[in-house]
Amino acid sequence: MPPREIRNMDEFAAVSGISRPTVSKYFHNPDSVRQSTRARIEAAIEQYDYRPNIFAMNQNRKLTKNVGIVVPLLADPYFAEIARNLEQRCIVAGYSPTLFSAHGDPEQEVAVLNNLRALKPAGVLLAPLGRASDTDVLAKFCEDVPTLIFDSSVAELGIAFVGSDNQQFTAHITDYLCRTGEPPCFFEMKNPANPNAHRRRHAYLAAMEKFGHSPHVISVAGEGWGFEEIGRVGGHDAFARNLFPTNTILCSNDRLAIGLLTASYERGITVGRGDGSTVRIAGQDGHPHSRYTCPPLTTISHDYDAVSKHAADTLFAAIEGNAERWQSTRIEGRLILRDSA
Amino acid sequence: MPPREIRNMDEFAAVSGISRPTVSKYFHNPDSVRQSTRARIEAAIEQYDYRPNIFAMNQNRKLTKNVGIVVPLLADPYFAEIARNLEQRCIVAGYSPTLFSAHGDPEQEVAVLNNLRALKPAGVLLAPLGRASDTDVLAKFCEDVPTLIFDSSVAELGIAFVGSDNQQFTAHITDYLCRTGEPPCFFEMKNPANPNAHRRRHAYLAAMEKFGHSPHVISVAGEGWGFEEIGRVGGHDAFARNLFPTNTILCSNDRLAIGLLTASYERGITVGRGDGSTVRIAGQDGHPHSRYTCPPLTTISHDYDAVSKHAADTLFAAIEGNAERWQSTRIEGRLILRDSA
DNA sequence: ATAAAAAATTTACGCGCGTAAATTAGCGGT
DNA sequence: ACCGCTAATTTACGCGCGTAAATTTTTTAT
Repeated sequence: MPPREIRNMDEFAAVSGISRPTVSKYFHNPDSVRQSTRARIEAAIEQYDYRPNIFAMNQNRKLTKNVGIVVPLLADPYFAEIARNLEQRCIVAGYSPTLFSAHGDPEQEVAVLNNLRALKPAGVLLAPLGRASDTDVLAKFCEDVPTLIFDSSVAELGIAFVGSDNQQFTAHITDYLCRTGEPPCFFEMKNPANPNAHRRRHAYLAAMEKFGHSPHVISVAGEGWGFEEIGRVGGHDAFARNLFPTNTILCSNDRLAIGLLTASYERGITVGRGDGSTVRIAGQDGHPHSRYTCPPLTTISHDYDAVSKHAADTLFAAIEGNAERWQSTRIEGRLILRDSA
Repeated sequence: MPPREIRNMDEFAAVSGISRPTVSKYFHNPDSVRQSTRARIEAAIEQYDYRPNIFAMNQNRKLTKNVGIVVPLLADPYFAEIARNLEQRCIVAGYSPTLFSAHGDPEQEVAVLNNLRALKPAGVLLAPLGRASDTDVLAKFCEDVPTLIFDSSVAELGIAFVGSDNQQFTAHITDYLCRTGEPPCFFEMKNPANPNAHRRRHAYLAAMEKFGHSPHVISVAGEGWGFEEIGRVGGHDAFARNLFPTNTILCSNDRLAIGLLTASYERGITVGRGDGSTVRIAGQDGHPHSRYTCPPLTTISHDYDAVSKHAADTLFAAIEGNAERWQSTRIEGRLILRDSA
């Protein structure tokens, strides 16, 4: 039961017994007013349920509290999960996150960035499409808006990059596969959307060389972000043409592995590390779905929490003025052993 | 190379040779000005790359062009896909969509609705959490903001409901399963998050009765939105306790079916419609992932396009004043035959 | 207690645009 | 050429808040 409707900050200041500029200061940063004043304001907020008009607030403020979160494909649960994680961290830190997806389309990525500009964001957490991104547009955006790049690196753009250590990912799981059976071949897309794919291929080649095995890469055709279908179709083709030289297949990512599992099933090829199985298949990413494939997928998982925490903290530090030199941080993954390999 | 920086609508009106009120009118609705005027304005936009300040625009407008899209769980590709679909339709219709997820948490749903209020949206497309939603908060929100409820209905709230015809879904796939093998039992959550689950159970019971078979429902424990895990754990339990009376299992939804497939695999139970298989498993939803399970999942799919088109069109009509009486529209699904049943 | 420092208040202006009312210009039809 | 209508212009005010400068009050330190 609010005693009466508060229409604006003037009225709110009146009923709370504090001057409007001080109230304004409070909403900008609650710690910037005296403790007793803060208590009185917060009591009045509680009582009158007043919230300042965000449009009027942001109109004149040089720096808003808005933070944009941009991912290349929200329909991919991996990005949905990391976006959720980042969103929570923004809220906790007092920012207003807004979520955007490029839906796998470079033109939509450009459109998203343009719309984002209009929000005058204090900062942006951006996972670019990668190879398909318009680098010039990205670079110009990063000049204008404090932008932290995550997941997939594009040049040395923005205030920093935070992602996973793909070298370590692939080296680690390759090592595991070599120690527990035949050395793996490497299953990937010919023209991967994401630059991480190249790092993983190189890491595979290096790891195999280091262990004294001869590497073997199977690159399948396919464009876009329908990785499962690309893996399935490419897998059928590779099986049909007998392209896999060993019984162990390391996939460039989990979604490709999921498609390959489907192809294997459809061809009656049993997958697993047990004696009755024909091939071992492993993925990379720790995709939320990987637990539920048949067989459950052995993979190496991103440290979702660590990546998003570091990304968010770095952006907030930059926004608050503690800017450091551009830096790339890559966080190690954790091997998840399941039945597929 | 813009000849000079345009700072506001006054300056833009000056360089385009049109008065500011007319320019303002144009941005509100390009069709509301004369064709020749529109051409001059658009030429100037092209040349000077001017875009009005959205904060100033929305501050005084009684009705903004903002549309909120709220889903219960963005990490579920089903919701991600329908959200993407709705987003595109908003953009095409000239609205500015903003995406929100409750992340499966009723408190976050309330928080999202509160934040949404501050955006003064022209309308909202809301898929509620369902059973866990705070109905009072939803009702109050629907009173204040033109809200179209989709996916899962809660009372007769908002301007209309648009969703899938769960009766038809279940009747149709039950019919198919009865015609092609043993009549199915029904696998569901004991306390489903979503009211659609109840409709599906009832439709199953009705369909079985109609076909002259005795129905059998297996309700597994589990709270929250981790359906795959609930299906997997519940499946293990049901298999262990021999709770499935027939070799055909119709799951209340695809994610539950995915978990049940995993449980079947882990117990060495072969799934499929072929002779060598032990059980048939079918889902409901046409989940984006259902194509890639092993075996690929037979399911009945939402008509994503039709649902989102009808939802968006109904909301836009209501926003533009063509309000009709509250109405519930349920769209039929399409059976997708794959190998699991 | 007193001075210095910190916080709050008063006053006042501006942001970029929405919008209303009265006026003027442009258009087609006869 | 005239009338009637629609569209554009001029003028003017307001929205809700940010923010700066000058002043007063409160707190802290001595």
